Amino acid sequence: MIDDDTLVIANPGTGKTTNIAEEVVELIKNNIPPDKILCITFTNKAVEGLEKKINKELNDRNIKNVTANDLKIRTFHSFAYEELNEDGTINDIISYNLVRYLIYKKLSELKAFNYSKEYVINDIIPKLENAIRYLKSFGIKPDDIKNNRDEIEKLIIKKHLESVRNINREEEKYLFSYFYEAFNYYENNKKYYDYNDLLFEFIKKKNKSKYEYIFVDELQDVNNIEAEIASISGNKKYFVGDKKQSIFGFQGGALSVFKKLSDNSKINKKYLEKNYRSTDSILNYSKEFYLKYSDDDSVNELTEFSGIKGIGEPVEIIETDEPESSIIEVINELQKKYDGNIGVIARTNDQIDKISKMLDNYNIEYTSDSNIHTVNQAKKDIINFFRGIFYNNNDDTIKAIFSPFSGFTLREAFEISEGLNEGNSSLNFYDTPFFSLRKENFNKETINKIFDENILPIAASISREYFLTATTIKSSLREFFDVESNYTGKNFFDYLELAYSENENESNESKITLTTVHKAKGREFDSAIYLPKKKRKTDSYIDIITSSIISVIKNIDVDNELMGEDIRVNFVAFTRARYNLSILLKPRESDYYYIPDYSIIKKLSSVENSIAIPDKNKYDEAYFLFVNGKFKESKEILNKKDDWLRGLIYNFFRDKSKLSFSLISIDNPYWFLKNYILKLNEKTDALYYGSNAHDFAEAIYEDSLDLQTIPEGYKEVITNIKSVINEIKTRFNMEQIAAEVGAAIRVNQMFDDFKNVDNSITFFGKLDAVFSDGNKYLILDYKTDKNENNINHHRVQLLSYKILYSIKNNININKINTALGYISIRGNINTHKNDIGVVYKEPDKYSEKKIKGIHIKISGL
DNA sequence: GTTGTTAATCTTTTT
DNA sequence: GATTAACAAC
Repeated sequence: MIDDDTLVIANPGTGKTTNIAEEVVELIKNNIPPDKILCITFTNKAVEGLEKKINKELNDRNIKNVTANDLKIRTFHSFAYEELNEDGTINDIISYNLVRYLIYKKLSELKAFNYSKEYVINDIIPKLENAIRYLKSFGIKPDDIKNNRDEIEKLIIKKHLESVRNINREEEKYLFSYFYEAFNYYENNKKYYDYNDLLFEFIKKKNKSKYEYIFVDELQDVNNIEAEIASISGNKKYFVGDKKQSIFGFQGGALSVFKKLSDNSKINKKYLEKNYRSTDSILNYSKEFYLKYSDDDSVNELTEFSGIKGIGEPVEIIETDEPESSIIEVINELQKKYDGNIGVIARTNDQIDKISKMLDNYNIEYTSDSNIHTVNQAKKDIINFFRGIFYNNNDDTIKAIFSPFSGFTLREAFEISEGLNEGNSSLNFYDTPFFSLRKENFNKETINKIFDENILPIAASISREYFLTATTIKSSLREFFDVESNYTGKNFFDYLELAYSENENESNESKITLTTVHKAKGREFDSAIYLPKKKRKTDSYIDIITSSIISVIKNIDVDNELMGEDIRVNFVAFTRARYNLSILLKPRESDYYYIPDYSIIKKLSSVENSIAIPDKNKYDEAYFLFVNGKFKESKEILNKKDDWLRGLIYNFFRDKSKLSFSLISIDNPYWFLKNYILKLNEKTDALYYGSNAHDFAEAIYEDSLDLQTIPEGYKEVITNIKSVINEIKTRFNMEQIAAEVGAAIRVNQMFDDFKNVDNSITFFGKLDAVFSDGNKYLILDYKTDKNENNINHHRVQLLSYKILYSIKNNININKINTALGYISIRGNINTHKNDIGVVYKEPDKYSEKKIKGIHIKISGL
């Protein structure tokens, strides 16, 4: 029985849960009342697991009057929540959808970013949300940042100079202040507690229950606040953990708590070394790998890291150029030899996504721990559908009728969209159910009704995940309407765009499981196939802000604490395997993973290797286009590679003999199909901004610019255009002789090697401005890029214009120079600047190589 | 050391 | 489209 505080240092597969269960039952056997015992883990799944183990142990030891139900077995959060709920301190917890929404709302109000809205929503906001969550896990509040502002800023700039290249110092400073604003706004405007508040509120609470015994599992993931909760909630403490398995550092679960306890000599240490899970080959491999790369020199528990299953087969390092697509072959080989279950363990959800498509394609049954793809698809469909109902314009209508909820078949949808694109107003589909929804008013009730009557029934017919996503989105909207009592359409769609909902997984296990390392924790498989992925450096411009804040306020070096995490991630992945471990990687990575004596390197031959991943985008498109309620029929169409769609593509190219630079620079077929053939292209703000600016430039030349009619936000661009023009005039002593000149030449004239290109194909270009002094010429192309990063790409375009102008006007090409006129350099982060830049670099050999490459593609078409 | 260029790649997630 | 590693060039 436990007498002292104990720390159990346990290797993977050594029966941590069983150990806790045994100790708990031992207490009960010694007549400790069950309600004096508290067990804490991290996930609900782990709670369930521990309950099962304890019940089994009670049963084995013939204890009849107690079940796991009589004990307090909780997650940190559910424990805190129950205690706070009891005295009414708390009743609702904020969802992270709302967190993201509030951050986004503030930042868009501040116009903090010059990025596209899509990028802000998908990449920036989630990172900022993580950053806030991370800071809060250290107990940091906006005021702490405010009070240490100067010192933090100094540190940020220091770190910025060391590692950040994509934004400048000024932008970094602005970002820091935007970040503070967003954090502060979030804290002041959320109506509920978030998960971090929950833990801090618990600490503040006066009459806490105190248990005689407390058990804490996965100690290596416990952060400071959780450690404090454990310490005030129990007298005798029993901690179990393994620092080699600490892979949740990004949540604040740094190793410091574990280290502090293991250094504390007053705490009794126990070691669980004997592994019941894996063969010795796998164990030795994992051990040697860890010792080789980790700079952790106090891993005594690894000295006796042996198992009971015998030596087994060596770990297979399988080299292949396409790990995700080679998975089929590896699975086939494994299944020929062994009967057990297989865990495919990846590093990212994206890898899982690819693999699942691969398995789908080969009709191999599996369960997946990630359904991000379906979730995103469903979300997109729902947004498109609502936009089409509430925004009465062609672009939104077209996207909506292609969504599965509109009830139109693909063919119908295409015909309607063609009609709309041609501006045909006498169309006969306006009395269909979809269009009748437009009569409804935009409000909470209508939205719920549309969910119930139009979206959910069809979602249910598509798939379980799809349906679950739709219901999750519907219920998460409740919170939105609650907080935004004066909601608008824009608010509503912003919220939807930011919504994220991963669903609970199906519990039925098939023989093959797809999972990420993080989700695989605590699980085991007879055979594991691991697909590692190198971690990218994390000192991005957002990370240096969080690490500087923590460093100044808490004096903790986070970078240091997170060091070696990727070694631990690998270690966790390896130790999931019972009998076979295969590591599937690109040849250049195999040196890193090869451990002599315990592993062998295998190469997949290129022939067997050549199975292609079903084109992700093609699949997306098929899904997007064909799933509209008539699922079966749609699927058949897809399999047959529908003739009319083919015909459409054929006709597009047959008619398209006039090519423009932007048209031929496309190298993504899906994008091409969507935007150019089906004309479902998104018109982004940046596109409008750029084309308006070009119109103004033309008007300036023609002296027809009406300053009265210039929309908000274009004043600076116009000044900038004039400055660019002036710079060129003075520098070269030239006058502008043309603006927006459109011209076409036959592609076969462009280069000598193009003589054999079909002579009906022409290249069409529109030159923004041409200057001349009567002898020499200068072609200027205006750019509204936010920075000058894309010079080389633009130089390719300028070369094509140069050739075009030379041929068209019969001017020696050596007399023509080119320039890029950047008329709106604003950077990625809004610093309220809008600068100009003129680049006089002529196209070079690289430009020529590129442009020829593009044209070779065309002749292929 | 800084800046430029080009190709490769695009975290992890619980409550 | 954005970012970064890795190498090249000043």
